[in-house]
Amino acid sequence: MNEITPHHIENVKKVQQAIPDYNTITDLSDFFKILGDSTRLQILMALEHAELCVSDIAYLLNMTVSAVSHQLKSLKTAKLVKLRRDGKSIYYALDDDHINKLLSVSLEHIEEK
Amino acid sequence: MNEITPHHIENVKKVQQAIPDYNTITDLSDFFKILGDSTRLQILMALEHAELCVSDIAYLLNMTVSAVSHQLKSLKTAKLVKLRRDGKSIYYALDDDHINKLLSVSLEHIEEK
DNA sequence: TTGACATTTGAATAATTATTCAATTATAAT
DNA sequence: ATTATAATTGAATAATTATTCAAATGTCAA
Repeated sequence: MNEITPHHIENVKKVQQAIPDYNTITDLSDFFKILGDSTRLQILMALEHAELCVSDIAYLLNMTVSAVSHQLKSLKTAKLVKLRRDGKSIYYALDDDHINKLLSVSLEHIEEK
Repeated sequence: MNEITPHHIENVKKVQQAIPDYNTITDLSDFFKILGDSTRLQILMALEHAELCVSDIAYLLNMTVSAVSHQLKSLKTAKLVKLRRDGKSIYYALDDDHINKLLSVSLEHIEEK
């Protein structure tokens, strides 16, 4: 790492105390990382409209059941989806209310550009 | 790809026509991908509070100027930051108003968990 | 209890991407 | 013109991650 000298100490100090701590930013970027994949985002948007089993999602996205299952696991770990088993099938649904709001705010952002 | 048969055709059809088209979802996931990196997110949050030059950001994040510059380029391409040159320095600022709103909605999401 | 079905799992591969390093461009001062 | 400073660039490396493939788990029906 080359030695770095800031040119506007006042601004740096001001910003340093204004931004969230590193752990918060990390949590937030981890959250965006989850949304930053088209497969996972498609799954989330699908689940906004109906509870679906894994085979339905795989069919919808034209992907293997395995690939979908792996992504569902990420979404589960991130607490964005929940599941229930009924017989042989496992049904997934959104596990979060504000995710809807976030997705619509974000869509607006994209569309306004 | 193993042959996949959906189990709830009605749900699949309902969802198919309800979700945004693939290009829209791709644009949105590209957008989240940009936010899904702690370095870039730190830069954006810093720029919410002050215009900063590259050296300031590098100092703030304790990173090389080069690494920061590369990330600034991504943010520029994504139209999230703008820049102006003044003398030898280049100053970066947010190039988007709703990004603030999005970041605060998202922070709420994280904090409410 | 055997077989079929639905899904998960883990390891391997393929693809993507953040950071480093060295070289280059742009600006200003001497 | 030369030197110093500020930042960008491109190629290489390192690290992360999505998907595939084969095998395993759990459930139900015959």
